Amino acid sequence: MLEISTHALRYYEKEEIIKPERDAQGNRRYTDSHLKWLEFVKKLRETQMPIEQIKKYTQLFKEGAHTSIDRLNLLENHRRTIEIQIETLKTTEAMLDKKITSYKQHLSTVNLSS
Amino acid sequence: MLEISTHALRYYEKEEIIKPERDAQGNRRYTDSHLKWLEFVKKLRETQMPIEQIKKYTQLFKEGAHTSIDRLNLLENHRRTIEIQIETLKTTEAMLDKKITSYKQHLSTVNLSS
DNA sequence: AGTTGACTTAGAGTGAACTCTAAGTAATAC
DNA sequence: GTATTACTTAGAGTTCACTCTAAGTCAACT
Repeated sequence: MLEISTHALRYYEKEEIIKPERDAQGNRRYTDSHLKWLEFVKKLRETQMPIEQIKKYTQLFKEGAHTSIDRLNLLENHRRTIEIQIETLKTTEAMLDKKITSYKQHLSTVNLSS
Repeated sequence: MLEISTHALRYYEKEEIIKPERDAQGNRRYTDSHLKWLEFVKKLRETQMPIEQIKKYTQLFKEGAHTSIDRLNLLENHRRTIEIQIETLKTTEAMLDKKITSYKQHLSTVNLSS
C-alpha cells in the first residue's frame, strides 16, 4: 500500500523513526497512526529530506509540545528546499523543451529529405 | 563558475561523459563547448538523472546524427520524470503548508494563554 | 638551486539509504 | 508429525556519486 519494503521499515525502526507495536507473538503491528506517520515520512523522503532530519523531527515530536517551534522551523526549512527544487526542475524542463523541439525539427527535416 | 569539483570532473571523465582537450603540458583544457556541455550535464544531475543515463546520452551523441531519435526519446523520458517530481513536490508542499498553518495556530494559542 | 603551487595519475575511501543474508522461532496446512 | 510460510534478529553487503589520498611531474618565482 505504502510501497515501503520491509527492509526499509526495519531500517527506519533502527533509526528510531518509527516504533510499531508488537502482538502476542512479538510480530510488528502497524496501526493506522503508524501508517499515517509512514505516509508523511515517505513524502519527506520523496522530496529529498535526509533520514537524519526526519529522525530529528521524530525526536522533537517525542519530546512534546514545547518543541513545536523547532518542528515548525524544520518544516518551514524543508518547504524552502522544496521551492528550490521546483525552480530547478522548471528551469531544466524549459531547457529540455527547447532541445526536444529542436530534435523534432531536425527529425522532420531528415524525414522530408528521405 | 559551474560549481563542479575537480574530483567530480575527473569522475565524469572516467565515465566518458566529458573529454577535455589537453595543452602542451598535458593539462586539461575545457573550451566553451565543454563548459556548455557541463552546464547541461549539471542540470540533468540536479534533476536526478542517473550518471548511467547521462553516459548513454553522451554515447549516442558521439555515435552521430542517426541516434537523434534515441536521444529525443531519452530527453522526453527525462522530461516525464521531471513532471512527476514537480507533482510530488507540489503535493508535499501542500501537505507542509497545512501542517505549518496548524503549528502556527497552535503556537499563537499557546502565546495567548501564557 | 630550491621551494612553491598547480597540475597529473591510479586507486582507495566515504556517506547515504537502503538491501540482503543467515540463522532462528512460531503458527498454519496437509 | 513434518513441511511450509511468515515472521524474527544482528549484521554484512550493495549502489550511487562522488571525494579523497598519495605519489609524481612540471613550470615559475626568489
